[in-house]
Amino acid sequence: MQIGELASRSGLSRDTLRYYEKQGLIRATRRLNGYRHYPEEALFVLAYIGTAQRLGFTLAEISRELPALADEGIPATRIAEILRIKIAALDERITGLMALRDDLSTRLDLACPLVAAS
Amino acid sequence: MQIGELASRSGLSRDTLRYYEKQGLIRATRRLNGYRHYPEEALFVLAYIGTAQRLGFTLAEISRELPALADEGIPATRIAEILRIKIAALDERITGLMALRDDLSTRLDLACPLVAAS
DNA sequence: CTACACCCTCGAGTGCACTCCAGGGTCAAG
DNA sequence: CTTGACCCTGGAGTGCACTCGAGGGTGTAG
Repeated sequence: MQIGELASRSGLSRDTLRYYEKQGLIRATRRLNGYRHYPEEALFVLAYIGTAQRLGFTLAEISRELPALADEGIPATRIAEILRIKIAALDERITGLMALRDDLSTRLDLACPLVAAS
Repeated sequence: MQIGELASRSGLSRDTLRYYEKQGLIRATRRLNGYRHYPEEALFVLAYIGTAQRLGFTLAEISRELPALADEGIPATRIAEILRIKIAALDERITGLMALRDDLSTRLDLACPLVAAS
């Protein structure tokens, strides 16, 4: 797959993909003419990056953890470990949001919602 | 409360508070010497802004909805309505994160986690 | 009166994550 | 051999959310 197809299938711009490559987030092999070539897995990696970003990680943080996913020849156990870490981050995030939700919900029942419930 | 105290109690910098004021997110009355004066409620408004930011809203988006919270003399029912909207946004966010969590969790059980489960 | 911790404005600078542009190469179709 | 849809690089520009600095005023304590 070349960059235009990956762009349209991922919903990102060609510029963004080239930017991600410069930041070390994704990798592409090159054809003889210099064109980038991406494997199907690139789509998963991009989805993963999107998830991590939504969780509040910067691209720099993501790229520190990502090489194991982008490289080939890494054992599945290592990938599983990374996914487990990501799941734990999600759980933490969800817990925090639910706490905020409950806080707001409690305020709803107060006469004056703006006063800190402490 | 003047700006230094609000800064240390909210964990934000004085510069950030002045920036938020310029963006129309918070309001301060002025003393005769020109110093800003904040009511206790400012702390709740700042917590609210932080929540909204974590939900992915930009400051511009937040400021469009916030005046009702920052102004005085607004009926509690209006405030309650805003809180309900915020709670709905939180619910949506939580649902999305849980879906991602489940997706990653499913991948954990696959032989090759990088292949899209589609 | 001096020191020191506050406060003020205005404008410039920073880091992040893109986004755009100029100038140019590649390649299949007609 | 031209047209049009692709692709390349390098560098500048954008918008957001701060962050800092210069230059200066305020107010209490010794």
